[in-house]
Amino acid sequence: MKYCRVIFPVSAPDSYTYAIPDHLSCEIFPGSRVRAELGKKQSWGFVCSLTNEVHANISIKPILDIFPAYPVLSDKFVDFINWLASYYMARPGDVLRSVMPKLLLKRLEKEKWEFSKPEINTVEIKLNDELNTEQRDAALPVKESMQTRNHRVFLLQGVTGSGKSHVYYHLAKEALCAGRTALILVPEISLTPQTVKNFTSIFGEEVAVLHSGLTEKARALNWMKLLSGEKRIAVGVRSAIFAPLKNIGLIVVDEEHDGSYSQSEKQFCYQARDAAVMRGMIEGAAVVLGSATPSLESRRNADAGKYTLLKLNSRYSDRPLPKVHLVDLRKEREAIGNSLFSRLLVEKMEDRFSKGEQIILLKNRRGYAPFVQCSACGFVPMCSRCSVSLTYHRGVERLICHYCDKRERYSEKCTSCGADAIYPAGAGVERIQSDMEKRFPGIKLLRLDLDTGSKAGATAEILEDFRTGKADVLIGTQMVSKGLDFQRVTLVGVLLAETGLFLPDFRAQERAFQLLTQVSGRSGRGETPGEVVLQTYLPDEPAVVAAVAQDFEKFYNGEIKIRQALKYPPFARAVLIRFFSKAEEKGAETAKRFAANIPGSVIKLGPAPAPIAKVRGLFRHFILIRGGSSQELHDIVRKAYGAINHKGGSVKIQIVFDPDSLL
DNA sequence: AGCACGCCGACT
DNA sequence: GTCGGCGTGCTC
Repeated sequence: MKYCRVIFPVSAPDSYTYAIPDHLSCEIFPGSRVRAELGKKQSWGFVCSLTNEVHANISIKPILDIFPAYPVLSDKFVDFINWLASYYMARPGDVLRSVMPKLLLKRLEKEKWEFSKPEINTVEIKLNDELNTEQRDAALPVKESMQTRNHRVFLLQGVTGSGKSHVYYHLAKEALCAGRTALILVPEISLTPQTVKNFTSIFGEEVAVLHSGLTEKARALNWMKLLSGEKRIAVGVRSAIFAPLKNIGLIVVDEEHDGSYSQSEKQFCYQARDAAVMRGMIEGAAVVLGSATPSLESRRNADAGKYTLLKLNSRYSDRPLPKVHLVDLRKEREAIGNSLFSRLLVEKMEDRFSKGEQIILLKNRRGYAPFVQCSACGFVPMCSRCSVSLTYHRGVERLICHYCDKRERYSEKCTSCGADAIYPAGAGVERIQSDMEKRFPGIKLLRLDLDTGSKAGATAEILEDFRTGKADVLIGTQMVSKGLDFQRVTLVGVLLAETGLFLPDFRAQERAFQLLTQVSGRSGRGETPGEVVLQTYLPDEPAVVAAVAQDFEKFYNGEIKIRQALKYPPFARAVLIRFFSKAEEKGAETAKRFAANIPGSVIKLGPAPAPIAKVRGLFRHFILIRGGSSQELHDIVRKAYGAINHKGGSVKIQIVFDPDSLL
């Protein structure tokens, strides 16, 4: 008797074993779509493996039916789903529901729904530009890996403006010409419009763009077109790693260090960059991780010989990297009083205004003021559902919680003592904008942050307005630091370089360095060389020093020693276990019992209340475990989870392997 | 996710 | 006495 395991698109904790009836034995493979009884209900699911054995003590039901029509998943795609579920300890059904578009799942319920196999047309590839010597040298080993169908991972470490994207275009062309497909991951579509536009203009109808703004219908259609081979290139954000391409030759993860590749807010937590490496292995594809500021993990893997390091050291057309000036605000305070702008920054801004060149200002905080306070009694309004202060947003004249979006009226009257003494404290982007307006009347400003750019198309519109010169200055949060390529920007100002440096997270320095380096790279991408002004009270912080020197190696060599000494990634594997509960003690108690079942062979941080102890009325506790191998951590987590005999209920447990952030 | 089972409050 | 509230437990 033959059996198969079936994954159903429901949040059941496992896949289930069914007997394959004789008359279907030749038709059922991993990836087949089948119907069977689950509980009292008939459901359809996908076969994830075949087996000859079953555990004792369970009654086995038979497979009832098979759907030979599309969609049928490839065996490699099923391998990938199996790996995701097992590595990230997720429920297979949760993985399946993340992988397939919702509308498709819905339509598949109406069993008859079929998708006809389309005709494949050949599309003309319009790629005319040539790579420079350095780019060609970098592309060569990747092409070789594709030709020999030899899975390898490459770390393409190229300074900002070195033309990494051009390498991607040429590699994607190579993949297509070899009859294979290409999967391109980018951090955020709205912030990388140029890369996406170039892919579509070069490869036309071959490209499916996958992002969160798609309608469910478009998402389902794209998915089917990729599955059938009608489209052979997928360009998209994190979840595009699930694009059902077959015969993949190339996987690119652009800006591989970017935090948006990590999903840790849902039940199924994964890291798309790491998943890309595994998918490349399963598919026998070349994987290219690209960044000017690689994650310490990736760079360490390159140094250890696991990945191949490819470097691009010169900027496109030999343009120089911008010159970075450091301003020590401690010495500046006396001269500028309360101003947020140092003399050097003001001087350089005036110079750019007179020349008609553009400026980007970074202030990595939303709103006008991070908090407000009563000068009579000291009261600071907090969110009632989250343990954070409310941020003052002057545009909408509200106090807003950045964790749950709760909004309150703003007034100068203190709700605690009644005095008319509430004042905004600290500065966010809105404050920078309003101070700029006062300081430089008549200068045209644009602001890009979650508040101005979250509506559909709003980000693209702001960026387009800036590109076409409708403003002289673009003021923004980290949104202005990503992949933007504006030829006329010759000055970047960072108002407070140390923002984020003191978050209780071992990646704080790394993220600060990445942000400073990435935003600096927006300057001087055109013919005129660029400059950067970094303002800080802490000029000796390693991330700041290395960013001023524009020296990744310097930062890496310093930070990697600290990670090694403290046994943090990449010298250890980490898993974060988070506990959510309405009643604080219940979460604390569950976390404590969990921690008690973790052996002393690994390093344990916690259990402790999370740095932000309450969000949306739920208390958070966490344990961070570090150990030698992911296998070891899997075993430990599984045992501890089993030992506490956790019954859903009032405490939710979330397990995050290779967490990107501890917050 | 469904859909059961199960053990307490207001109805014919 | 029974209809039904949704807490918790299982699905091969």
